[in-house]
Amino acid sequence: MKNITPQQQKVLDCIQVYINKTGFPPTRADICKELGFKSPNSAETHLRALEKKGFISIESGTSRGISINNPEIVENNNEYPIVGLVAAGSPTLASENVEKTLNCPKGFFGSDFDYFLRVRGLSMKDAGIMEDDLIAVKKTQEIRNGDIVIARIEDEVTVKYFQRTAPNIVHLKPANQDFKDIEVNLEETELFIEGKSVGLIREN
Amino acid sequence: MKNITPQQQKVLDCIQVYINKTGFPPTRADICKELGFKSPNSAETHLRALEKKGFISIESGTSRGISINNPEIVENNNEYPIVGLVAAGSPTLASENVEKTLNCPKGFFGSDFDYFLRVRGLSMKDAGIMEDDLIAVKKTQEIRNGDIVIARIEDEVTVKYFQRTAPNIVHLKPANQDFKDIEVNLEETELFIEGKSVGLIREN
DNA sequence: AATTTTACTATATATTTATACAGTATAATG
DNA sequence: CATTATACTGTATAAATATATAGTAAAATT
Repeated sequence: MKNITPQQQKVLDCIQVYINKTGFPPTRADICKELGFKSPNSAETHLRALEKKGFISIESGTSRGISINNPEIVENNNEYPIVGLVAAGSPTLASENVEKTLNCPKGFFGSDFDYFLRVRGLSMKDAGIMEDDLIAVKKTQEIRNGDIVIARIEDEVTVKYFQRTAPNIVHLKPANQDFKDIEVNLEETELFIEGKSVGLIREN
Repeated sequence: MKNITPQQQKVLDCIQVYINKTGFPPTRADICKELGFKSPNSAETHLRALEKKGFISIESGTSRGISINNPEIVENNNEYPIVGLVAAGSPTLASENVEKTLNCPKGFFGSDFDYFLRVRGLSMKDAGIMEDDLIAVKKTQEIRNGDIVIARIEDEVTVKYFQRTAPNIVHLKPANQDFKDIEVNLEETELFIEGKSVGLIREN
C-alpha cells in the first residue's frame, strides 16, 4: 500500500462517507459534486490513482463499481463476553461467569482478543489498571517478558506482569508497592497462563 | 414491516449476498442473472414489492440505488475522531488536529461522547490515565466536583480532576504527587471547560 | 366472483454513467 | 533536464441501467 496524497485521501473519505450515507458507492459525477470538481475526469484520475495504489478496486464497465479495500471493516462487530475474576477457578466463558457482553469492533486494540475481564483489586494500579476496568484478554501462550498476563496458580487467578528470570522461574510482578512479587518455581508449582492483556476499557 | 414472500426473500438475500461480495448493490440485470429470471422487469417488480413492504429503499433514477433497510445494524457504529492535545489552542475537531478516527459503538461508555483525546504526560497517573491512552470526551458544561475534565486555561489544555472550593475558585487537581494543584480564580483567569471524560481506552 | 398480489416474459428507450480524448499547469522524481 | 505523478477543466460517446409498456398465468385476498 503506497503513500496516499491528501487529495486522494479526501476522495477516499468522500467515497466512504457516500457509502455510509446511501448504502452504495458514488459515481464520478457524485464525487465531483461533493468535492467541487468541475470535470468527471478529475474524479476518474483520482480513482485510477487510488486503484493503482491498492486503496480501492474498480469493476470496469460497471456503474458505481467502486469498492474500498479494507478487510478490517468487513464483519466489523462482535459481542464479547465480560467475565469476572472468579476467586476460585479460572475465568472461563461458562455462562455463569459471564456478567454481560459488550459490543466492540473486531481488532479494536490492534490485535484480536477473546473476552473482557473485569479487574478486581489494585495490584496493577501503577500500570494504570484500576478496579472495575475491563481488560481485553487474548487467549495465547505466546508471552514475552513484560507482558501483562492473566495467570492461574492453583485456583487463584491474577493479573500481573510476566517476567521469566530463569528457565524454571517465573516472576509475577504487581504494579503496586503494597503488593509483593510472586515467584513461581515451575518444577514445584503449576502455573497456567490464560492469556495476555491487549487493551483496556474504563467506563466512568 | 409486512410479510415477505419466499421469492421476495430470495431476492432480498440475493441483494445482500451481492453487496457482501462486491461492495455495491446489483442492477436489475444482475438479480435476473443470479436468480435465473429472463426479464429485467421480474427483478423490477420484486424490488417494488420489497420497497413497498419496507425491506429496501430505492433511489429513483440512480444506478444500483438499492439499500437494505436495517435500522438495528445501521447507525450502531460510529467513527470517532482522535485528537491530540495541542500545546496551544483547544483540541478542536479541525482536520489538522485529527490524527485518525476510531470505530466504536455508540453509547460504548454508557454515556454519549464526542471525540477521543490522546493523553500526553502522566499528570493523571494515579487515576489510571497513562501516556497515549485515549480518553472519551463528552463536550458538556455540566461538571460535578470529582469529574475528570478537559480544561483550557489561556491556550493551555490539560486533563485534571475538577473541584470547586468556592463560588469563584476552581481547583484543577492532578493525580500524581509530582504535579502541583492548579488553583484558578475565575475573576482573574479565564477557564474554559471543553468537556469531561466518560471513558478510557488503552491499546497495548 | 371479482380484484389484487405474485410471478413471470418480451421489447423499447430515455437517462445515467464510465470512460476515452484533448488540453493546461505544477510538483516530484530519476 | 527529461519524465512521471498530481491535479485539474472541458467535451464527447458507447455502454450500462432504470424504467415504462404490453402481455400471460396462477395464487391469494376481499
